[in-house]
Amino acid sequence: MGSKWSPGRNISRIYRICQLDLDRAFAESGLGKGLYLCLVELARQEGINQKTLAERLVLDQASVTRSVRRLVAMGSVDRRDDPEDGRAHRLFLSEKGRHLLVRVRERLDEWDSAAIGNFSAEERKIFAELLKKMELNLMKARD
Amino acid sequence: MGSKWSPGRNISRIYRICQLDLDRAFAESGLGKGLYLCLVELARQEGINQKTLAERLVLDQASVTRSVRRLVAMGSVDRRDDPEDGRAHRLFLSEKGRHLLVRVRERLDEWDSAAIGNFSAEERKIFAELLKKMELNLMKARD
DNA sequence: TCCATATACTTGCAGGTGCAATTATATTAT
DNA sequence: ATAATATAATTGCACCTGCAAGTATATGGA
Repeated sequence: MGSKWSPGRNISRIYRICQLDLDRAFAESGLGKGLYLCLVELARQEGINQKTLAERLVLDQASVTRSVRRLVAMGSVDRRDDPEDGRAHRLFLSEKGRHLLVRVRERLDEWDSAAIGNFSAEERKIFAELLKKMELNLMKARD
Repeated sequence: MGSKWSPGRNISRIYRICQLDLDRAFAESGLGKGLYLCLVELARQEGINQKTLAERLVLDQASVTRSVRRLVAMGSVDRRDDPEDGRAHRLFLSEKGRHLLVRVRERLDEWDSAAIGNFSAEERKIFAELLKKMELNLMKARD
């Protein structure tokens, strides 16, 4: 009867399939590995700082520093000093970034379609709940 | 009402939490990043070759080459020429590898516990089905 | 005020990863 | 048999990542 099912095994494979597809797709647009993560997360809350962005993405701050630097260099993100905290910087999408975001979101939507396009509304609802529950469990377990 | 829910967002975050935890945990045992993946997958089918191992893990062959080389160097994996194919090599766990595997599996089980320990049997069943369905969709979409 | 500690960010470093090109062996077509 | 193509594995390269250490600013206590 084989080994017991493990969610980690499934999820890690799904993640790597996803990363391969998306990294390849976005590389053509000049968006290096993982840059689209920052772009999309930033779009969810403009004015956010790098620390918070790193937390949201569960990435190292150093990594976010470098990604943001590249996004700024390519003109997709504006980085302004935080008037209330001399250490921090607030991040905003530029016009260029907003255009790029449209294309990125289209691509991500395509990916979601491929992934769960044949799920019923009920299945999606349950799946979303279970994934969120799992993530919450893990966040709690991290201390 | 915020953005539409996306499974990719959840899954990529869950994956990175997992990788952080496990990589840190196994680094103490001398198992560098991702080595435990090869070890566990190999244990599921001994005698497998590197190409197949890479496919199962959705990793690049080059990456598997290097991981296997390290596992062999640390004495956890035996690598024998495939008698039926001069290009290929068959991989087996050594005694040392088998002992290591026990500890690795304990750790992975702990992680699964933290992740879905509070899921009911019914929830686990549904979750497993949905994840498998999703993975299958993605594999099909890869062409 | 002044000092200790905490925080946001950056940088150096040691890996790990995918891709492209290479090598050695298999397989297939002629 | 032989040449063309395919496959398993390897290597070089560019790049990303996390960790640890460092810098600049904030915050809190004596």
